[in-house]
Amino acid sequence: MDVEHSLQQRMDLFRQRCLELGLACTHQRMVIYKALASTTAHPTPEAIYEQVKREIPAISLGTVYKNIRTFTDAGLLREVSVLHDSLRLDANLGDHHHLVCVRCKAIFDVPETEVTPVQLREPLPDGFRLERCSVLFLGVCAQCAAAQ
Amino acid sequence: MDVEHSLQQRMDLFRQRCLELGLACTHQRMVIYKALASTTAHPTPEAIYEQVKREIPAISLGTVYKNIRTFTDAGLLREVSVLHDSLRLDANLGDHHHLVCVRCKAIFDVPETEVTPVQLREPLPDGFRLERCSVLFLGVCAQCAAAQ
DNA sequence: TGACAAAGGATAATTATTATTATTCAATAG
DNA sequence: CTATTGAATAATAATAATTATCCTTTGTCA
Repeated sequence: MDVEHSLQQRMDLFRQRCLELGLACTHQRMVIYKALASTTAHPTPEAIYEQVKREIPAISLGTVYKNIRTFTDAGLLREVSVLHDSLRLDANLGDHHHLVCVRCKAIFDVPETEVTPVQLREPLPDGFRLERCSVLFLGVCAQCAAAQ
Repeated sequence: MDVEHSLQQRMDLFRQRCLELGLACTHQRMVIYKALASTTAHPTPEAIYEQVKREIPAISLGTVYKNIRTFTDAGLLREVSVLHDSLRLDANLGDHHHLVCVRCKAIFDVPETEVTPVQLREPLPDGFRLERCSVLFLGVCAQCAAAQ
């Protein structure tokens, strides 16, 4: 079970992880991370930029992108939009799920019958109309693993 | 249980659905759909364009994009990369899942405890190193539903 | 404190996608 | 079977998202 951490605690943890990783604890990085840690809305780089600008008006969008990349590479941050690079299409309208290589972005089908049924135990937020459920199994494919 | 259809059958079905929907059965559309229906690799628009060009060298990339949009709007095709518009980030590294509005792309957290455990009944393809599993519950949020 | 590597800011370049417009084609009314 | 018309296509311009480059500034550690 996860323990709830205050924002202050999570900032301290972040600073510590940066030290461990040899990443400089710059003011910009702290503010960028704070913007991310303060919300559950899963913001875009642009939205983070807007938020950070309130505190550091001179920040550049490139710095935000660069640090997002640095943080995700270091495992300090995660990408919700795993397949966001480009539109990926599916002519198979039947229920099924997907296996995705996070390196090369290859997508393989996983028949629905191979996955235990996914069910929500709690009701959804008021008025949300659920249409379907898509499971992504994320990892590294054999080829990419072989190539280090 | 889904019945397996031959490519020919799926092309016939597609032509019929186009007629029903009032969509012109152009040569370009047939070839674009064939490219999609012939693979399970979930290609990008660019990849489809390259494939279609073999048969119709004069095809334009815009036509491919436009028809992909037409097909997905009509429900003839599905987008695997639901959140591909822009990078979306998550500072919460604990296990959890997401509820996504397919209209406005709002993302809400779903604690792991609210979802039945997801398990694969069959082994993964040789050498695939599974890292994690992400469930996307897709639908329309209250606000977007209210706005038609 | 000072040297040096790392990071930031400005901006150019690239990639992915959408919009615009003139031309061509598919559907169907006669 | 042909003429008409609205939809679809091709070419191209425009925009949005992201990455790379280059030079300046700032942390870090001796």
